[in-house]
Amino acid sequence: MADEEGVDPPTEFASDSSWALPVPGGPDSVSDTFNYFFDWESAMLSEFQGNLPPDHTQEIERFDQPDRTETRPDLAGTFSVSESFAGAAAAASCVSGSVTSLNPGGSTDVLISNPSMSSSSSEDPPEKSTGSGGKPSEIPSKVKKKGQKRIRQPRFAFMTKSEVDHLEDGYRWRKYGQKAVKNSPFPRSYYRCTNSKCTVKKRVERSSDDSTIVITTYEGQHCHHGVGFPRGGFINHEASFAGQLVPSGFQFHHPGIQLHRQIPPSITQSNQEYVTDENETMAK
DNA sequence: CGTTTTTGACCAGCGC
DNA sequence: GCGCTGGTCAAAAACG
Repeated sequence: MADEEGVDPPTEFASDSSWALPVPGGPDSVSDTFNYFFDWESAMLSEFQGNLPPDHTQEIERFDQPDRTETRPDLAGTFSVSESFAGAAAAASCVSGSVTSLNPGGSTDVLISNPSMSSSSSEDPPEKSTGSGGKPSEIPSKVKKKGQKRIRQPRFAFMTKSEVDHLEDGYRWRKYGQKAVKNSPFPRSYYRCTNSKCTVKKRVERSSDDSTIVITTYEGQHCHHGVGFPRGGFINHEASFAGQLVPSGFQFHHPGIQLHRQIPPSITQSNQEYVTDENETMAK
């Protein structure tokens, strides 16, 4: 990938043709008004559009391509300031099953973008093959056979304005790698859920444009519930929201955050297959 | 002593 | 085909 990653979009995303993140400082860059962005794939956008009430005011942008960013006020959703993160969280959860919390007490902006949730649609459990292969996607060993394509799980990325890199999200993560990112002075950290049966991963990096912005990317679905938070907890709306979107025991706890809007069910469809016994987990 | 982080190396994918 | 970059592994170090 080399050059194609422009200066603006996080390299990581540029590498994935299907998605990219909003650029801080862009059209409606992070401000004290808590903007957030959804980046769906076309199909998703359509559905989304069809499901959103008209009274939404926030902007939603898609960043399929760095130079193709377009504002879609028509797709905007109504998350108020305090909800923004929850929205991001819940949205994130719907795809990947987890979300990152913000720096406590500090002001935080959240920008979310949805990567490949639909294209890989169905990435069911990790063992799906790419088609020709046949090997589990999550082969932990580096002995991946040649020609075996890495299977991407649904991913969800969002940006938070925070001074803290690793934000609390109710799950325990183990860092398994760190890499310098091209065009960015900040390294990217790779985390994996400590639950041995859970294949969820997350990447954390800072925006090269705005060091105060942390870009968090989740990949995969938790197959368990989080460790819980010492304080705070679900707010009904969040719970229902997350519960609806997150088939896999996602939990989001963030004091003071409320969620008023739900992401259209259509968005969760691609994940329905995940809905199994984990529902009961959510019920807890 | 068990768990997590650090870090260099390796491998795969992609663009040129 | 080559080179670059991202992603992951795994041994060693650090930490609690």
